[in-house]
Formats: sequence, structure tokens, C-alpha cells
Amino acid sequence: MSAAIPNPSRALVPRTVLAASKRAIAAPPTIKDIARDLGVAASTVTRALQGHPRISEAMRAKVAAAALAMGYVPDSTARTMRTKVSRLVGFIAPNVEDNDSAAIACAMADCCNRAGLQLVLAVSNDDPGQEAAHIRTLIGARAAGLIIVPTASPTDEARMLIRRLPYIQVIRRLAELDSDYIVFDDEHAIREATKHLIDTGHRRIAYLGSLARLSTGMHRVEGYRKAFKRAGIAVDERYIRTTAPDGMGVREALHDMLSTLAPTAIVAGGSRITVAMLQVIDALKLDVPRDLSVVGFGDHVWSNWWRDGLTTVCLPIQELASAAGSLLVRRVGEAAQGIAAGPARGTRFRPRLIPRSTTRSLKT
Amino acid sequence: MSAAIPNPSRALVPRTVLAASKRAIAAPPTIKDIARDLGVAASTVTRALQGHPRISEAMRAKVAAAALAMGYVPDSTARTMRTKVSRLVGFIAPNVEDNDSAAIACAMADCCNRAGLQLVLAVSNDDPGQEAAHIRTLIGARAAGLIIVPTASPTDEARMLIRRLPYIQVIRRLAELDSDYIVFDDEHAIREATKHLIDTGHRRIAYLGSLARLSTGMHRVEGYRKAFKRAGIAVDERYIRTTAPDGMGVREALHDMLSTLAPTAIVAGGSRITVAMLQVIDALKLDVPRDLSVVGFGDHVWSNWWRDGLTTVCLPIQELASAAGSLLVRRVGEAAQGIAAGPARGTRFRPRLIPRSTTRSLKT
DNA sequence: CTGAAAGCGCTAACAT
DNA sequence: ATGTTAGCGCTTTCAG
Repeated sequence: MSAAIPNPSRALVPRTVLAASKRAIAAPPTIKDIARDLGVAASTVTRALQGHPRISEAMRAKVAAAALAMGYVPDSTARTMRTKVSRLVGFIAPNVEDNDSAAIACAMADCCNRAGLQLVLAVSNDDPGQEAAHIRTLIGARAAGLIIVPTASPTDEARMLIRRLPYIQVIRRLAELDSDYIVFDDEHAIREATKHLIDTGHRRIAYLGSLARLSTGMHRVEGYRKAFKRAGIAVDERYIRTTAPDGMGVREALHDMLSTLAPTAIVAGGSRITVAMLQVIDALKLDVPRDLSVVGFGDHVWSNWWRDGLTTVCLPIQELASAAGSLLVRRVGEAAQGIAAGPARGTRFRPRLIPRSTTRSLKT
Repeated sequence: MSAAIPNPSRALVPRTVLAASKRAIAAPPTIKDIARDLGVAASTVTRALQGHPRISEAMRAKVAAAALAMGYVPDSTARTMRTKVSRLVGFIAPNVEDNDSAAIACAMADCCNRAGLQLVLAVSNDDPGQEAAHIRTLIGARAAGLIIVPTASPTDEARMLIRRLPYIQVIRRLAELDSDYIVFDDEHAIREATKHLIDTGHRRIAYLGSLARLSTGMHRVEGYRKAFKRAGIAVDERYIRTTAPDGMGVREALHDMLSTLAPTAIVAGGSRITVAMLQVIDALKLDVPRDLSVVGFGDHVWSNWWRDGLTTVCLPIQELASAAGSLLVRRVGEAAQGIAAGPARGTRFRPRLIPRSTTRSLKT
């Protein structure tokens, strides 16, 4: 899987074949072509193009005109090779199907663009092998930086390689990776959700979260426990379940808890888990909130549409995304100047609970 | 906006500064380093790495080991410069926030990865200027190909440049661009939706679509009209409205139609329009389907959650995405071999209507 | 089977 | 203000 084969030999399009390409379509004009046309040296053309100070206005205009006429587009690979850095920035996420990651990707792409950087999207599917492959590719492209939602346990290779560029962790955080990170305050999120239920008289509160090997999973359960502790109530561990965020896992866990523990409320510990959970509750035709109070994770347009409005935790996604984007831009700039990036800095954005109609008070 | 400034002078991170970078972090090992370590020539190392036939097994092993030990990662920019093609593939879309594009991006990233290609995500925000900039960047990176959801009117520059690489249009299609395209059968989608309403006795059917300058907008209205024509009923143009897909535009159009035309049903002609429309209907506290029958565009998890289940048109997104992905991979391969890509090929995927609970029959 | 050398397009010293 | 030159890392003839 993570075999360190320097050349992507799994490529279906053989490189040797790719090599022939383009030539068939048309050879793109180069700086030399412009130079020849104008009867000047290549270096003059570069300087004119870059707006170098010691270049005559006349020359600059002539060059610009010629470039435009020929449809000249600078070859960024050549430039990168000389200058040692590209304007590429990677974003490695486990998936982009769920709105959260998509929104983040989008916001970051925007941020990068504004800084003249280009966002490369890479989906890891939460597989360390794919993650490593993407890191390798980005390193190979001499990417300027990297934003990553790390898998639970990156390969050794990934850990080694990633240090070659400025990177920041987002959403999830592996302390061992020791980098800047920007996450949600997961503990706070679930603590508030659980507290809300406790405050309204619930005691048998089920928690259905994602695997605890992830920082998110860990902090979220912790939030659940803290809420009970602060209320001075013992935590009944049987009410805590973790599962893969797919329909099947959630269905089983839910069925099991509902039939054996008779919870009066349930808290979801993840976006995809929330969706699956709501679907199972629909299938079960449960009367919410009479039979069961429900708190979701993540707020979307449709939150208002589930039953009479889902009580849920709202994640400040835009804030996180743009913070991540601008921090990366800064780090890239620093690295560029050879500034040893200071100590890793972490930011936590606080989600907040949005009470709607899927929770009811048990107090008289 | 579309000024042909060859160098991205709008870059916030000055290139000259970027240039200094990396060096500070660590100089990545090159093929030469391996060669020196092993006391062989650089060319031998390349060949060993590529699995060239005429290389001894012993040498290959030694090189592989050394490469791995040093954490060697081939510099794709250098390779691209030599071979003239990169393994980058661009995806330019107006936005990635709405699930459709996100799902498409994701499926395509997968497809590209399997072919050893890397997907670069670029968001145009439906702005021809940004679109052109992205095309320029991709050309500059010597991208192998491009998948694009074109804006209504790409700049002249964009039109010129895009021809330098294999590309295919997706979702929307501009005939002038004359390329492969893979779209939904928009006309069919809205025709079916409208037909469903006509068949169940509706006559005053409102249509709220996106701007007709886009192929999608055009075909969808056409579907509306066709449905009436085929039923032998005259089309009342007053019931047709187009609007930007934002909350405000939709609200106004809807208010207006509802108050002056008393429609018994409404058909949405776009994903984002659907969402906005549902929100307005909520705000108006309309009784659906008693006061108004509603047909949406696009099917999502939440479609089941709006009222008692939204009657809507289901888009075969996965099919479109993977078709697009594999077609592009094929085209890239062909271009690579200098094969003049045959005539532009188009594919239309048929959406289908999913009747749920937001439409009711007016027949006795 | 391996080495030497040239060159992809661009930039940055170093000349003029 | 402009020209010359060297070289980034890799691939690919052309020679052994």
C-alpha cells in the first residue's frame, strides 16, 4: 500500500505515452518565441513581464503586446523548478461529499486564490495509504503548503514527508503531528448538547459518536462525560456507543440502545452519523420528541426540515475555513522568507447549540 | 479583469519572496544525490526508478533502497518540463457548496486518481474573469486535461486558451465551445415534472428557473413548454419566471407569481432555486400540497424531510461524474498519443421524477 | 548494462 | 537598459 515507489507505477495512463502528448495539439509559445519575434534577449522578456524596475516602458509595452498576441502563458513548472516553490496548496480531506468539507474546500480555495495560490483537492477516504500517496504527490509537485484533515494513523512515510512543507491540521488534530491546527471545540459542542438535555430533566441520554481513535471522536465523548460530571451525575458508560458513520453501523447501534436502555434522548457525535441517525429514526417511525429527544451535529439548510426543526450543534465552518486559509497563506509566506515558523499554534472555534423542536423538557 | 498579464501580479505572496523558500526547510534529495551516494550516474538512477528494461536487477534494488532511505520523491515539475505534460487535471465549477458539484468533484477526483492523475479544484463563482484566470493557470501548469462547467459567456481569452488541452464540458454546455460534453437531459427533466402536474389536472403551473443564458436554463424552460404543447394546451408565458438562484431573487419572483397568477402548482428549475423556494414557502406558511403543489429539482437526503417528502427530479450525479472522469482520462490518453480526438461527443443522462407528497391531483 | 551530455522554459547573477 | 550565461531536476538520445 504505502510502498515507497518513487514513480507512480499504478498510473493507468503510462507516462511514456503521456510524454508524446501536447506536441500533437500545438507547442505553446515560450519566452524565447517572444524574444525572437522582438529581436531581444529572453531575459529582457522575463523582466518586462515581471515589471522589473530597470526596464524601459517602451519595451515593457512591446513585450506585453507580443505576449498577449501570441497567447503566451508562462510555464509554471519551469518557474517552480527555478524558484523551488510552486503556488500549489494541497487540501487532503477524508471526503468531500458531506457539506462541511465541501464548504471548507470552497472557502479555502477562495482564500488561496486571493493570495495567488492554487488549491489542489485530494480525497483520502480516511485511508492512510491514500493519504500518504497524496502527500507524496504534493511534495513531488513542490507544493507551497498543505492543509490536512488527518486520518487516525498516518503512515510513517506520511509523517516523515509532511514535515517538508508548511502544513496545518484542520477539523481533526493529531498531537504527534505537532503543527498548527484549527479545529472546532468538539468537547464544548457535545458538552453543551448534553447539558441542554440534562438541564431539561433527561437522565438516560444516549450518545452515538464516531470512533474514538480520532481526536474529534475522543473530545466529543469527553464532552458527554463532562456534562454529567459537572451536573454531579454518574456517567453510565452503556449509553455511549461509537460506530462507523455509515447507515448500517448506525442502525445497529441505535436499535440496540433503544431496545435495551430505553433512553429518553440521544446526542449524535458527528455530521454523517446525524444523517444516518435521522434516517433510522424515520424508519422506526419514532415520535420525536415525545418518545425520544434528538440533538444533531452540524447545522444545514435541511435542519429546519426534519420534523419540526432539528435541535443541533452549529459548526462555524466559514470561520474555520477562512482562518485555516489565511493562516496557511501566512505560513507559506514565512517559510518563503526562511523564517522558522514559531511554535505550533492551535485555534478552537466554538460551536453553539441551536435549540429547535426535537428536544422536550421532562420537567413538570 | 481578463487582462492578459502573463505573471499573476495580483499575488499577495510576492514571488521573489517565495523564491527564497524551501531552502530554509531542507533541500529535498534529488536523483543526483542518490547517484552520488551510490557512485553511479544520474541516468542509471532514473532508469532503475522507472523500471527500465535494460537495467540489472541488483542495481534496481540498490537504487530503490537508497531512494526509500533518503525519502526521495521525484520532482514532478522537472519531469513535466521534460515530458511536456503533467498529471494535473482541472475541474472548474461555478461553486462547490451545493452538493451536486461536490459529489461530482469527489467522484472525478477518484476517477483521476485511479488513472494516476491529480484533480485540481477551481471555483469560478460563475464569473468569466475568474474562469479565464483558472484556465490560464492550468495551461501554465501544463495540465493534462480539463473538466469545466462553463459560465454563460467565457472571455475570448478563455475560449482561445482552452483549446490547448483536451477538455470536456459538464452539466452545462456551450455549443460554441465545441467539445465533448456530458450533461443531464434538462429538457426531459422539467418536461416530466410539468407533465406530471398536467396529468393530474393542474393548469396554472408556475415555473421558476435559472437564467436562460445558460444551456441548462434554456433547456429546462423548453421542457416546460414542451409538456404543455404535447398536452395540446397553450403555454401562458406569464407563468414562466427566471431568477438568480439567491434567496432574494426567488422570494420576489415567488411573491409576485403567487399574488397575481394564483398558480396551483410550481416547478423549480434548479438546485439552488429549489432550496430557496422551499424556504420561501416555509416562510409563507403555505399548506403544501393543498394550497400549492411543489416539484423540486435535484434529490438529496433531505428531500424526504421537507413536509411529507418533496416530489422532485432525481439527477444521476454519480453516473455523470464517473462518465466525465473516464471520458477525460480517455481523451488525455488519446491526446498523449497524438491521436486527433474525433468529433465532439455528447452524452445526456436522464433524470427521473420521484413522486412523493408535495403534489396532489386536482382530478375528482 | 551503464555513462556522458544535452535540453525542457524560466530566472538571476553577472556582465556590458 | 539590455545581453550572456548558468542551472533548477529530470529524461533521453547517443556512446560506450
